[in-house]
Amino acid sequence: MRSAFMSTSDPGAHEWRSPIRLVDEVVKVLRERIYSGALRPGEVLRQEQIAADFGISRTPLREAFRVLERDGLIRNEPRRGVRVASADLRRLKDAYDVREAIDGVAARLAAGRRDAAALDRLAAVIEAQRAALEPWDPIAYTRTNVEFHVGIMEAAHNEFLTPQVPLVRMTAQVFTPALALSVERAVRAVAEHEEILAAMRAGDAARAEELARAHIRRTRLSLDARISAADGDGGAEGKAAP
Amino acid sequence: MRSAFMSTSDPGAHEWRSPIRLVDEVVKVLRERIYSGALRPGEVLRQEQIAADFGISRTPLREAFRVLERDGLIRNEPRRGVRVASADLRRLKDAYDVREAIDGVAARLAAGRRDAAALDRLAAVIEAQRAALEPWDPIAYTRTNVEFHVGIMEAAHNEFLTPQVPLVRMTAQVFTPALALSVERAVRAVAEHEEILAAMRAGDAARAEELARAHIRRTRLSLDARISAADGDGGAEGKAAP
DNA sequence: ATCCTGAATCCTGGATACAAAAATTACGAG
DNA sequence: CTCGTAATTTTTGTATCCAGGATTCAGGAT
Repeated sequence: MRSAFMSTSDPGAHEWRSPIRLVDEVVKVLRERIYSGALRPGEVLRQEQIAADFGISRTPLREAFRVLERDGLIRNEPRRGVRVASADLRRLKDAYDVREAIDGVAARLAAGRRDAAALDRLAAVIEAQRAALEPWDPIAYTRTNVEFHVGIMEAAHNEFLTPQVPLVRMTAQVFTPALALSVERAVRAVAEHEEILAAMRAGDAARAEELARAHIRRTRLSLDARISAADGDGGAEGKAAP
Repeated sequence: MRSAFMSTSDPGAHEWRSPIRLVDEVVKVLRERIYSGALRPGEVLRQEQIAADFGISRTPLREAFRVLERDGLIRNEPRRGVRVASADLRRLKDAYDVREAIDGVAARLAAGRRDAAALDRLAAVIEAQRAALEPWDPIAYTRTNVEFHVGIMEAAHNEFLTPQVPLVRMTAQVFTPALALSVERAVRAVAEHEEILAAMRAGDAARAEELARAHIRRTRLSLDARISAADGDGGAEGKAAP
């Protein structure tokens, strides 16, 4: 990291450029900030301010905005600027509908690939996840949950699947923690994860796909229940988990 | 200087007020040029030259490049520039694997929505497609085929599905015409389209999904057959249809 | 003729300054 | 308090400029 980049102020530091593109770095950092809730849904992102924070010019930042825009992580209102995408009920349902398909095909392909190393890593993730259940640790659970689902997509080794990771992370890291995260559901979810992994290990592609789809479907149902339970409080204004 | 965008030179037209962002226009035009084959796979896109062609500066063009890059339509080689993505065998299989899931969920959701107007439009598309069969017109067939599949995605009314349109158009408009387009397959495909539409009309979501998936699967099989038949001629170098 | 090497040139990635247009805010009159 | 206008921001796009990696090409050396 040649330029100061992460530090909020580094005046006069004209070091030489990094070997990689700034766009990619900026996209990465902004994505994480959105996932983590550091940038909250609806928050306005001002070019000058963010560029100054990162110690870069507006040129690569604006390119980063276009990428995030296409990710669906930010929304651009023409001539008014960019703000972090917020999640209403409709958006939430839409996201889970697509995720059911995405996670399904990922599991199917991963089962077909039989990438032993990747599957071993998934087993380790489940182990860590189980540990997050006993003294209930929602933060650790959410982190490992994301790792599991992203891990499946990586195990699928499909270059048209990786661009979907932002969708998966948005739902698994922002939507789900805020709305559908209960110990009961988590316990059930880990069991489902194990079934999915078992199917992938066995190379049973069809079963892996159906289990993965059912898993997302059940997460969504749990979310639906939460929403109707908390009915009237303004609905699903996407707030990140603390 | 709000130049007239599409014309390669239009001096004196300095009263052009663009209500929308140039990025979006540029992305749209470049996408079409890639789909149509006007920009051929592997072709290098030079910033200065394209900006000059469009009569715009490099700034919005570079933003457009980032969007197309995330679409998977162009590839960026650091410090070397961008070139139109070309399709090898691996990429092709990957694309169809994901499309099976995408088209499946689109059909399922469209069946659930029961958007009569959209379904009527699909019926009209099938009609036009049937007309393209009798005196066999590959160009018209490909066009209507794209319209059908994109139409289903629009009928699904899911905002996480629309970003997948570039993938669908890439396969349906570039890969398939070049590799899997035969009259026999087209006749069969139109029949399958009708079955899918019927299932959506009946609101049978599960059946619509399965039919749509089977349809993509069969298209892919036809493609596999073509590839192995033409084995040794260099494989699947993505050439657009004439 | 072919291969290697170093210089000239091209091009990307990034920074900066500037202008136009729209949106937001401030402010003052009624 | 409300309305309308002016001042200020902010986005969007243009025009330049620069550093340094990538390409090309000329001129030997083999």
